[in-house]
Amino acid sequence: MSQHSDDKRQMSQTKKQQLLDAALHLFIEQGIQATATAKIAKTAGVANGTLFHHFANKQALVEALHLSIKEEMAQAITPPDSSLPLREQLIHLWQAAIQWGLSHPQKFQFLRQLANDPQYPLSQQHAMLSLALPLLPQLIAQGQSEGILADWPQALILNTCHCQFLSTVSLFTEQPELAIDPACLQTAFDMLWYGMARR
Amino acid sequence: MSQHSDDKRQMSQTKKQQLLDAALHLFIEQGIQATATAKIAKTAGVANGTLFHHFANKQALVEALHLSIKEEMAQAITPPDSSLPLREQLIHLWQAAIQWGLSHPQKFQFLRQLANDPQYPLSQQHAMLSLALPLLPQLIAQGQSEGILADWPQALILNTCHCQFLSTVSLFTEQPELAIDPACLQTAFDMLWYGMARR
Amino acid sequence: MSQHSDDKRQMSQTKKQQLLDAALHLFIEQGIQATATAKIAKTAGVANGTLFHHFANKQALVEALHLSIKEEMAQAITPPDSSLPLREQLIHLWQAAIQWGLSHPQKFQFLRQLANDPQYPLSQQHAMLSLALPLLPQLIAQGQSEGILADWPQALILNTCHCQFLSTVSLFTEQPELAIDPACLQTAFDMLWYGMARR
Amino acid sequence: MSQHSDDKRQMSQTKKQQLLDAALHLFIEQGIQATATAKIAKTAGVANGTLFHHFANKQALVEALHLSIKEEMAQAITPPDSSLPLREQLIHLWQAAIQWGLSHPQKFQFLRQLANDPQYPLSQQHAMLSLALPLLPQLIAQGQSEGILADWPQALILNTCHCQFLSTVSLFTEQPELAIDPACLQTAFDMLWYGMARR
DNA sequence: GATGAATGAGCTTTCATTCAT
DNA sequence: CATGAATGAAAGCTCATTCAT
Repeated sequence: MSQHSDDKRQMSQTKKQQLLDAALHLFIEQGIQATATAKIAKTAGVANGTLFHHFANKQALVEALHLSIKEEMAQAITPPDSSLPLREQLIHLWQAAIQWGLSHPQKFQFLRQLANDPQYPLSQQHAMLSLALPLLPQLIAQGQSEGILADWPQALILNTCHCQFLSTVSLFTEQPELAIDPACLQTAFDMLWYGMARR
Repeated sequence: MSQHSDDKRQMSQTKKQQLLDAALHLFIEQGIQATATAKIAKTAGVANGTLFHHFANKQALVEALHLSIKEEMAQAITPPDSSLPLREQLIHLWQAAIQWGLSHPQKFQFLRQLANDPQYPLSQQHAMLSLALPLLPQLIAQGQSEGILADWPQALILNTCHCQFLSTVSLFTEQPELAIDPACLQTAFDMLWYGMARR
Repeated sequence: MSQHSDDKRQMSQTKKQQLLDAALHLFIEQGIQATATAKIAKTAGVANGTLFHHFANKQALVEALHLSIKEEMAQAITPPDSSLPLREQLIHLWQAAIQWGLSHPQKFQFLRQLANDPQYPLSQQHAMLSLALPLLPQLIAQGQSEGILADWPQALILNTCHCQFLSTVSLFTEQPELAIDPACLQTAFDMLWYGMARR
Repeated sequence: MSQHSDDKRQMSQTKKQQLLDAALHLFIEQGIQATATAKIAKTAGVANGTLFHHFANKQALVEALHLSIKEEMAQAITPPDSSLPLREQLIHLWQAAIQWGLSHPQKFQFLRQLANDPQYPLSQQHAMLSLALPLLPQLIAQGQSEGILADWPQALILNTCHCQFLSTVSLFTEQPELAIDPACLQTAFDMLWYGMARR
């Protein structure tokens, strides 16, 4: 009986998940707007109406996908050992974030796509990084007060971190031969670090 | 008679330009896909069919707009005095590019939007910068051979330049109080420079 | 055990009644066609499929509701004392019918709605009144043969009675200050009576 | 040239009119809600999208139809000669209104259908009569002040007029043999007149 | 060139109904 | 009896594009 119940729940979860999977696939392939809900349902192998049984509308599906990916990313990036030097803590975050991006190229690109959606407020773009790395602003403030990091406006520094992160993952995803080389990954971090370190 | 002819030609050019202007406006406001051609025509104050007299289809309109903006940007960024030191030449380019972006926020954002369009190949994103700044790769190569810049893969460096450019203009457009401060603009360049300068 | 069985039967009757109640509520609020079965079930606090356990389909639910209301109305209108003068008998029916309509505004409006449904034959409209007041045609015929009522076609007179009944209840429901005044109720009857009485 | 221009205008008016005609036909046959826009377009012999070129949405089509019929009815009912006695003036209005209803049974029934639509405020029902017969309230007030009509609330009298009008046209439309007899038409008016005349 | 009515494929969403549990 | 996930036909509506004028 619990078996049955489990099967049922799993079945419905399966269809919902199939829909999310299909949506992710199609969204990054042709864009969110350009992807018809009917195509998502068809790709997921469910009926047209099933999509709207699980999600109130297309927008809700997008948001559910967004949320699930953000949570997955946040869980994948473990907080660094706070006893380490600042630079090491940042390297930990950097590598974890890059690693997640490289391991989940589609999910990463979906986040990137949403971040550039003109219908979202531009300032929300940082949310992507901030949600995944709530520690980052604190570490930067700490670095500045300790005299390790240059005393520039936080917004400027965060902006650069965010942008360097996005572009690095994109580049490495597109040119995997660079990603294989650990030195290259380190270099990308160094460009960021030396850019914001006090001289 | 030639008067008439002139009026006519000017009229048609006017309508074409009105269409481009309206399209730019609407594209950055609601996205390219989400903007109906009928709405562009209406905003431009011309008839529905007129749009398709001047542009074969919607895609052609997008491309014409893209081209015109790229050309305008390229013209606005004058080449630096090649006798200046490398750093000064880069500062010149940087400031000219940023300035153009801040002076034409809508056109800049349209380029940014296209660069993130999933239907375009990802690698084409660099085209934006490269077309506007054909000099940049040369200067970087020169800086590396002179030992001024770190010896990292060109792709990595260009990628960083591109991304720092995009995000800086976006940030300054959104928070104009930062853009007013020249030190801030300089700081943004410094983050880039110290990131890639040989230590 | 019989206890359980009773509970069960009562439960199912409860749910069936909840469905009828919810349907009545929603039907008069938004119309029959515009009311989704899912909404009825939700309002009734039962599962989607439960509705189709108790009623073969939506149409059957509508008809069950129709029938139950017609029966309730017929029971509420007691036959007049046949020894009274004709006018008094008619007043009795008139007041009982109006009273029922005012006391059950939702049920009354549902009947009114169905009576105007184009998918029902128009002539069926009289059915509402005739079913509730099977006595009316007899009384009218009697009045005519006694020379109290004008000698007009029955159809015309019945039609007028029906329509005056519907519109009076609607008016009084909408403007309750009129319904409070017993003279007003009497006036409405008088307009009907003097309209058809022999002069 | 004016020929061409006329053709064009007439053509587009034709399609718009075809849509209105088809809509009227289908609305009274199966109800407004139950009539699909696609069916209207098909019946009118135009493409699906053409309907939405002429009317913003289905509701707008309904309202346009409503308006055009109300105007047509208002124009058909000429005001009576004000020098005639009150009763004659009312007879004039009565006959004109009934006549229009009998000559345009579909249009009449559409008005009747809208008047009973639960989504419209109930009090708006009188609007049908009032718009067509703006003179009626004045004449009734005049009749009351002259002591010809009984001194009952206007709402009650108007309500009765409205209802008698609707039911008479409906009955005569359904049983044309009654409508042929002018005495019958007169009788229907008499029922109304003697109902509200002062005794 | 310019117009705008017309098109019809395609979109998102709704909904009565079914059925395995 | 009761559930609610699943279905797919059909709804209202949008939109890029065409074409006669």
